[in-house]
Amino acid sequence: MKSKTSEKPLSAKARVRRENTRKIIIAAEEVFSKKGFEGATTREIAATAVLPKANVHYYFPTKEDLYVRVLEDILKEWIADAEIFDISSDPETVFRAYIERKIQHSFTRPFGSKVWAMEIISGGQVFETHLKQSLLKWNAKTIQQISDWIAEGKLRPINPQYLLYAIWATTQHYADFEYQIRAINRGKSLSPKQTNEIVDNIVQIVLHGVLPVV
Amino acid sequence: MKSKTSEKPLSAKARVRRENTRKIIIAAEEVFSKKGFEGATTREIAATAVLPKANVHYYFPTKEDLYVRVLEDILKEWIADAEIFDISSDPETVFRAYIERKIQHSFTRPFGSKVWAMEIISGGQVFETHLKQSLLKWNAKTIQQISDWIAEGKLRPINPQYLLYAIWATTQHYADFEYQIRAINRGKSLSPKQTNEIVDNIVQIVLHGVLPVV
DNA sequence: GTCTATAACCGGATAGAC
DNA sequence: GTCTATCCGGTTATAGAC
Repeated sequence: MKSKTSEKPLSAKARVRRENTRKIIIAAEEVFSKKGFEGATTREIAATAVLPKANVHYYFPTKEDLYVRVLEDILKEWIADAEIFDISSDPETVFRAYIERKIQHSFTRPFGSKVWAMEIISGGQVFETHLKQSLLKWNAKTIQQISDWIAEGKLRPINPQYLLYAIWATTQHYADFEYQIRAINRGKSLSPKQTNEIVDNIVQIVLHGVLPVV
Repeated sequence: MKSKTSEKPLSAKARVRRENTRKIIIAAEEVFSKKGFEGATTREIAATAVLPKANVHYYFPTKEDLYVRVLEDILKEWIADAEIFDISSDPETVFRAYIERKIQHSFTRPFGSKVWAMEIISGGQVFETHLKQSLLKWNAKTIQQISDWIAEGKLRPINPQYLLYAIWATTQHYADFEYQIRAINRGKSLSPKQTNEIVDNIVQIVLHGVLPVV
């Protein structure tokens, strides 16, 4: 029985293609995150991928093709981060797991979040044409889920959309503002211990707020 | 007695200089927010300011000089947003006022926040050399203030730094991710009514969280 | 599929007339 | 102080040998 993501029975050529494509996407994610779409050069992407520039253009005819591909990958990962919404129906469990995974992502793969942020900040034209529909669909489903919890009295009557923005903002902040955070943290990257504290802190604030129980 | 920000007794030449400088900075803020530092062109900045390109170079010799100036202005405004910390010592009052002002800023002057975000995302080299010290100084003072509140039992024992990040993240999200938010809001900008709801929502979450009182 | 060489273009910065 | 014309370096994309 073949696995759905069959990777094995490929010819040598197909394997090379697969590997190079992968290398280029990883490199592009890094370079786009540092320079934005306009500032990134195919020369630097190629150098980061350790490949001649012409080869990058061989796999991805234009810089924009590559950029779109990078963004699609990021959205796919973010939607996967939310699978707990389909597994549990206890808001405390779901929010904790979702926040945990998004924070993990912010630390293990910060470039992706940064590319996404830059794309949206700079007008989101690729978002508009290639990514909006997927996000809107996922968003509607999730908002519905949170609304149900409110109707069941499991949550205070907050606006689900703004809650979701708050979770995105607080978690992605640690990827996007990494350099500022590092500067404030005396120039050192956050330790694994701090990372765990951050998850607890965000969960604490989202679930209970900062005021003491009266 | 002369006012500290004396603007009146200027020669015609000096006034022109002042006005042009202002026009260029405003235009630059917009263009940098859409393209990032590398992607922005002096040509486009000049066009937005309705000035010949050479004039932009006359007032700001290099693109980086202009960029630094734009960023300095933004940080100045953000620090001003926090003046309530010096006025009140009631955390509920302070956080509400601070969140309110930062959100207002996100809607009335979204370009600035975007330029700052892009600068940090893309490595923060100008932040490092020109802005870090001011931010660190302000940050240390504010963290101390929040720590005092915790010691006095006015707040739960959360980490003040992560609380501050949460407030920055949730408020600036509405400036930085404006285009994504608009897409989710059926393509329409948020109304004044929604803006007020957002302030309430963030204050609610930060102060009390989302779980119902048991 | 790979890679060197190059075409075609564009951007920051400046010279120099007004 | 203003603005046109231009230089020079760098960018995307491709042609064409291997």
